[in-house]
Amino acid sequence: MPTIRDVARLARVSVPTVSGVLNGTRNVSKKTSLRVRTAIVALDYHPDQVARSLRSRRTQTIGFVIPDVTNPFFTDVLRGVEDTARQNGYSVILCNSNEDPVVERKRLAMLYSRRVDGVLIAPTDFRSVTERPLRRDFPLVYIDRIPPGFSGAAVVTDNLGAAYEATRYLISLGHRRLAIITGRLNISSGRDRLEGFRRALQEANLPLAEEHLRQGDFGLESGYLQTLELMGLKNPPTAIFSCNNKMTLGLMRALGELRIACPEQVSVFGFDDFEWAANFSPRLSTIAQPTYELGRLAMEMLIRRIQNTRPEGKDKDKDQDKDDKDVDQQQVITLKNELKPRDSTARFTQ
Amino acid sequence: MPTIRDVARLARVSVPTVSGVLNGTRNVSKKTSLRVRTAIVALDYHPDQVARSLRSRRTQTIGFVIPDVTNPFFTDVLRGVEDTARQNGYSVILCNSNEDPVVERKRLAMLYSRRVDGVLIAPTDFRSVTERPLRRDFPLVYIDRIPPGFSGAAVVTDNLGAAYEATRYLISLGHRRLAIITGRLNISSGRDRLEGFRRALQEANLPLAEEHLRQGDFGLESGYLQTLELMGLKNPPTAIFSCNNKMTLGLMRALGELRIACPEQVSVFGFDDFEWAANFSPRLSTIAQPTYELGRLAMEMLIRRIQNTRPEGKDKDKDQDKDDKDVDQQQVITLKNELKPRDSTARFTQ
DNA sequence: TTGAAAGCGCTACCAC
DNA sequence: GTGGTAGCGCTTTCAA
Repeated sequence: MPTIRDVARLARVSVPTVSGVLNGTRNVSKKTSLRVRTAIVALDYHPDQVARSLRSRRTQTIGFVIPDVTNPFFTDVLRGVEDTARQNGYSVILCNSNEDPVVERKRLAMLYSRRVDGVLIAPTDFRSVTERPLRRDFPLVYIDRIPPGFSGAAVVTDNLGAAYEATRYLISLGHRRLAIITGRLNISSGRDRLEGFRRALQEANLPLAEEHLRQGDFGLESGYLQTLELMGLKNPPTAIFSCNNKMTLGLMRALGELRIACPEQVSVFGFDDFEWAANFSPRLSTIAQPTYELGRLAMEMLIRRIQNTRPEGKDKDKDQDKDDKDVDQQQVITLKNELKPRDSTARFTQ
Repeated sequence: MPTIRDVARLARVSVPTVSGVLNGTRNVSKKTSLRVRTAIVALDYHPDQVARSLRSRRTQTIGFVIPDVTNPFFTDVLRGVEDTARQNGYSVILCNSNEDPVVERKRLAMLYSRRVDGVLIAPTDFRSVTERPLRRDFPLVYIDRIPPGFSGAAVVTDNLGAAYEATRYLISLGHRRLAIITGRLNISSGRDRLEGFRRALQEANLPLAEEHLRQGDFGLESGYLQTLELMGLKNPPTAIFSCNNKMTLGLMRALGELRIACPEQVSVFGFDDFEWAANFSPRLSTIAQPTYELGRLAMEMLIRRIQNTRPEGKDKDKDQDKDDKDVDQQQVITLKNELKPRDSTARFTQ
């Protein structure tokens, strides 16, 4: 495995000169530059990123912590993150927290040990992230979910608004008995979606029966079980709003097993869109989040924050970074969602 | 950011002693050890993996190169890879090749520069991988797909056998006019699935009409377009075998648009199982690959290969590693697939 | 049981 | 323009 010294030797120049050629960080004569390049090719030399990172205090690596790799929402976001990272010379270390705060904390500690330049996170729990040492140690951008009373960098979508619109849509179809299967209520996306639903009901002067408010956890199983209970009620709802893709899947399975026709007997509106939602029957009515954009914007914001944080030199006064002109510091970007009413919702006729 | 020296200073010991305590690689008296541990906690010290990697020639990182992060097949595999990697102290850098050989080569070069300990790859192209310098530079385990005439480390599934069985199943239902939408035929999975289909037909003395052999590329669009053509034929097939999940999705979309009922008018058997396949109507008949296992076994094989490759010291005779007792060196593990006949296939009645 | 010193491959800061 | 030298944070001899 050739090193920079081998290249220097072969090109009969000094090591710093080779480094200069590699990084374009030094004035080098045409002739020398050519000799160096030739040597690089001849030896098939590839600079050691590890050594480079140690020296420069930059790993060109970011961590991306998500609760579930198998959820298409997150993999779509991941694609946006990965593409944008690559384009800017960053690699992505993927961490699956499995919706477990303990695992999440471990992953963050590991990312810290690896000296990643920054972290993108869809958190499961806010203690993981507000506690030391994680808060100070690298630029962090929240994605998809934010802590209550949050002020910091984040990219999310308008969960409340989209849930509100979808619910209004159901109401406009004539539905009066609406049920919701919520997500986890300890994170913003779960809470906001419930809140949007509530508001639309309130505005229409519709009651939300206790029994029609079912708490799920974003997992398939919870959607399945809650639907079973919901449809077993004496007064089953005529429309169900499901707060994420996996739960919608469980919901549809339950409906299938109960032989309840959708949308004839019950309408379904689900948060999250995905390839199959539009290609199977019934074609699902969904809220499409701009997943790729979410990933792209979050990554761009993270890169900006990384660039505004000089790699820790000899630390002088602590917190000297406070006055960074980093506009992103306190920025929360909220993206619009798109309603995709399709065939799983129908007009309610008594 | 505290370093090992800060810890040493605070604990009033030498740097190597701290290192010894951290790695359990040195006999240290109880008392000193305790002092060191206390200092570590007090300073909230986290060893710098970058420096450690530079010194030890191990990054505890592997690269995972896949053609499509949004394909649930690969993300399910990814979960197996990630879990197993973590359990063994490895991190995963994810690389999306987008089925593009050029991108793939770039990613491999980058992984090399980052000095990953090894690579797992579902290749799009075999030149990427057989050419220098990639072949020699890190342990490589193929996953899901192997080059023609391959001898090396790989974990794949029995594509040929599963396609054969699925086709026989369709035949047993009375179908005589079967069509196939193949995957990319320059990789083993695509080829083997076609071959299995062919064999079953041959054995049953059924012809494969030229027009019923449609070449797809594993993408949704190709499944969609080929189905459109297929069902527009004068003699449309009564059963279609689709060679992966995305194409099956396109297939179902085409059927929906053409208002062709499945399974009443045409039976569909698809390669790859996924959550939604069993939860929507029609519940899809699929071939379920052991995705998690695939990832787990491949990662385990890679770890074994990494451990049998001493980190390049001063290279003496080249190829001295040849005599490694690495049984995996030439090993190809083939996992069984499972047929899941469901509701998208029905008996053919004239 | 412990410490001093060397060095992994690179970049940055000097001189010239 | 170019080269010498120091040093990033750690592990690994080698002595004591």
